[in-house]
Amino acid sequence: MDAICKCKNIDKKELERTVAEQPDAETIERLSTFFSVFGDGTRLKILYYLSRHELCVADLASLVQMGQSAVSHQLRNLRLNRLVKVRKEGTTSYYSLDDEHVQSIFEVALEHINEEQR
Amino acid sequence: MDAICKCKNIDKKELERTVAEQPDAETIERLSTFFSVFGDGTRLKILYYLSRHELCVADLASLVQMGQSAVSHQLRNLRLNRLVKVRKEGTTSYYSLDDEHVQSIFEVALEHINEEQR
DNA sequence: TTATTATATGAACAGATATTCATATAAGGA
DNA sequence: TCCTTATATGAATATCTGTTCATATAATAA
Repeated sequence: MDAICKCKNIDKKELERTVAEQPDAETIERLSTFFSVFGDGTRLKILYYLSRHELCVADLASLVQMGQSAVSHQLRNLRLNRLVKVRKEGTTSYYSLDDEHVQSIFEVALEHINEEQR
Repeated sequence: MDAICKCKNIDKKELERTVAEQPDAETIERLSTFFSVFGDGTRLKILYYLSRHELCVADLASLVQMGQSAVSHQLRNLRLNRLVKVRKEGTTSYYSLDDEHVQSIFEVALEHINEEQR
């Protein structure tokens, strides 16, 4: 890379280190996918409820006030992204959180938006 | 609310408390918007570079390998969401992070995706 | 078996989003 | 003044995403 840094007020050595240490493409891809999962109100609500109780699909649908199909699709999304897990009992599926980081993520984000009104 | 909890294996009192304490619509809205900002590779890269240096638009464009216009649009997005701030000097705009939480957010998310390959 | 209940999923559709292109603005130099 | 450079932004476009609808699956009850 050569076209870097036309604005010369930063240390070239340091910038090179920054480029060398940049997260690789796969990491960026996974990070953006991960955050996208939290970037939807319906999924956030689902995650909130699941952070409190293990719940079946019908109850989640009633809690977030969405159709069963919509919730089912979103649970699939959350499952594929390893944020929730299922336990089947007869015909009903019980979902719960599958990640210890969800809580931390919520907390930092809440901190951020609460400090926003300065 | 009444249609709640057809699956009766959870404590009704506790569920009512969960509903009572649920984040309000505005909080959900702000949270999902906040996370959406992180849900894009280009913006993640920009945030990474800005976490290391204050940089002008042209340099950012060269670093993330995108057109000036695309980067400018994304910086606008980040600015409106209060994650970056600008400092103007003549015709050039220097951008830097405007949020102490960005680093924490990155860290928790990286922890998550790194533990993913079990 | 037939009916019912709980959930999952493909297809269609609408709305959102990222990038590009063209152009505008605005500062500084010739 | 005119030209160049750095950035910003509106419009157009292509892609992605969330919800709905219809239907499939699978367990259980009658």
